[in-house]
Amino acid sequence: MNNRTLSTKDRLIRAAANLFRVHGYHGVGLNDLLAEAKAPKGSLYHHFPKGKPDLARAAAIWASDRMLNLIAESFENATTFEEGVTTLCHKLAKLFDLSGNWDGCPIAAILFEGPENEEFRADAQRLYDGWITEGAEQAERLGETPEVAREKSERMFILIQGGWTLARARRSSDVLRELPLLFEPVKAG
Amino acid sequence: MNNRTLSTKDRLIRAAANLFRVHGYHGVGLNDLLAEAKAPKGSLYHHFPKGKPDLARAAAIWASDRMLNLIAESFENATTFEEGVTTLCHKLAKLFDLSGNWDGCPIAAILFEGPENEEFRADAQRLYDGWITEGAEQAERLGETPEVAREKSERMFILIQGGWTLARARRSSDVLRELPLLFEPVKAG
DNA sequence: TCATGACTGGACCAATCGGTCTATTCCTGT
DNA sequence: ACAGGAATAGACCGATTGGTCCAGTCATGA
Repeated sequence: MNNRTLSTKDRLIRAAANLFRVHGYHGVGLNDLLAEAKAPKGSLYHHFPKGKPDLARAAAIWASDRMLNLIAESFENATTFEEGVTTLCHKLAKLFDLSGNWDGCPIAAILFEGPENEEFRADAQRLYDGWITEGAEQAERLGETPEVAREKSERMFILIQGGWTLARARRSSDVLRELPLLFEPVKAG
Repeated sequence: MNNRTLSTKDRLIRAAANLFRVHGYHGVGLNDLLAEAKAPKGSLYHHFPKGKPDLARAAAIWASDRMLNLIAESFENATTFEEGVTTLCHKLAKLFDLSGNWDGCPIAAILFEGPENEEFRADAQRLYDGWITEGAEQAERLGETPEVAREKSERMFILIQGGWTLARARRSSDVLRELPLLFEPVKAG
């Protein structure tokens, strides 16, 4: 999984992102982490002097960047915002299936269950805002007004977060795939 | 906070539900737990022979039951499903504000970041399904067909889950209060 | 009044936690 | 060739973890 040509630092970040996402911040010990990254303890504290919290923040940023790329990719060939959302949800569903049906939002797993740290929460807010801003920019590019663009992007964010939760509980990516339907109002009887 | 007339078992469950909700399953040690519940270790293993996992499952069920009550209360005097959703979201926002602006979904905090245990995930699925079923029953009572009722209830669930996540990151209950707007389609221009 | 089981209280345990420290190896510029 | 910093390797540490165990206390029914 982890390319062996990757630098130790990158291997640590990837291992952290993957393990934290599944078990949560406190659910992963340094031993698991170092074993997964095939790195000794000295390297961890060389690259991340403040230790586990430092690494966790780096992992959260890395995971967030991947999500930003996924959003951009999904909207690349879209002609409407709704089309982009549909593509994004299908991509998320595919990733969900690939990884053993357990993944929720990586940011939430890393930053919310982390230490009492206010910095962690602020990071989560900043990273989430990045997702919403990226979505809003895509919406504007596709012709929406700034207000509607932001509204639609925030709606997309909330649906994906909620969908991740339900998908995880059910161990089924179906919820994610059907998320785009929720952009439409409920049809009567 | 914990009424001292409560039985030791109930104090343990409440303490567990409260602490796990904020810090996640692995983020709470037995020491914190027992201090909060004002109970000795012997009592814990008397009431919950299998220890921490046992207690966590009991706490999740307790928290889930509170949510079921909250849903029922919210729909009690509603004349439409949308009205009930609005009341529920406002109640959740109020609770969110009361408790220090950090609470997400208690079930997710307890069961998702818990041990690798398949039972935990199955519990989460069962409890979440209870919420959705309760919402669907309320919708049917208010005149919706079974299919639409379930659809609307599942939409409500997803929105609340997503809203909790964003509210937590922003430390603001506003998201929760504005959730009912997302039942409507995005207004153009 | 005493016997019995439910419950409490806390000492104690091995294992693991996150983190420190120093010795060594590797890489790069000169 | 060699100097020197970057990076690796892992022994080691005190604190804390979840869990065990048993002596003591309590309530209740006979």
